Amino acid sequence: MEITIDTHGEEPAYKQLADQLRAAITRGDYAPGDLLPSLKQLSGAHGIAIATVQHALQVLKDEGLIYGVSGRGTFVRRAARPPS
Amino acid sequence: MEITIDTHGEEPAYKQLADQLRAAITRGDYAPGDLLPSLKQLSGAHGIAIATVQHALQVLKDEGLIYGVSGRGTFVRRAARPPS
DNA sequence: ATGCATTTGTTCGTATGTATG
DNA sequence: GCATACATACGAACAAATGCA
Repeated sequence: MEITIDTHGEEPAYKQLADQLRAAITRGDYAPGDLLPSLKQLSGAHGIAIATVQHALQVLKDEGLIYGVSGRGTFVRRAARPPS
Repeated sequence: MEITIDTHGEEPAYKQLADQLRAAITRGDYAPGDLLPSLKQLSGAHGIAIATVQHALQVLKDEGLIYGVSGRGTFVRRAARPPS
């Protein structure tokens, strides 16, 4: 599935990205332990600033879905999809 | 009481500001419903960037201590000091 | 009511520090 | 040492909401 950011939409870009990344993780597009695209990749791929990407990722970090590791990247938590 | 930010300290500026504002609110320096100093005031008063002030305020918003209103300012929540 | 000033919200660009490999 | 990547910080800009004249 694809992540698309509508810069002219009503929802802020960071929220769109956070929502879509959350959906992708929940769907299993990114499995627990998986490495997410880098800030630079997300930034370049969707035409939004690194700070905005970081804002989106910060939301998911606060939710406990992902975590960042300096020098390595951003990963999906093992507890991202607790057994329903 | 005074808020002082040590730019050369080990703790990041946004965390220092968040901690000290949280303490001030908990202490009652800012009562529930009170208006906090504006971003510009906090920025100028402590010699830190507006973005850094917002980062600090975002922490307290996430904690549910304060909330912002466009065009008016940032307020202390009524539930800021739930009865222990 | 129209406009202006203030303030928050959001976004972008950039730079530096730190940690990893 | 070097490349990659996150964390922090600064500066700047525009939009939207609010209040007031």
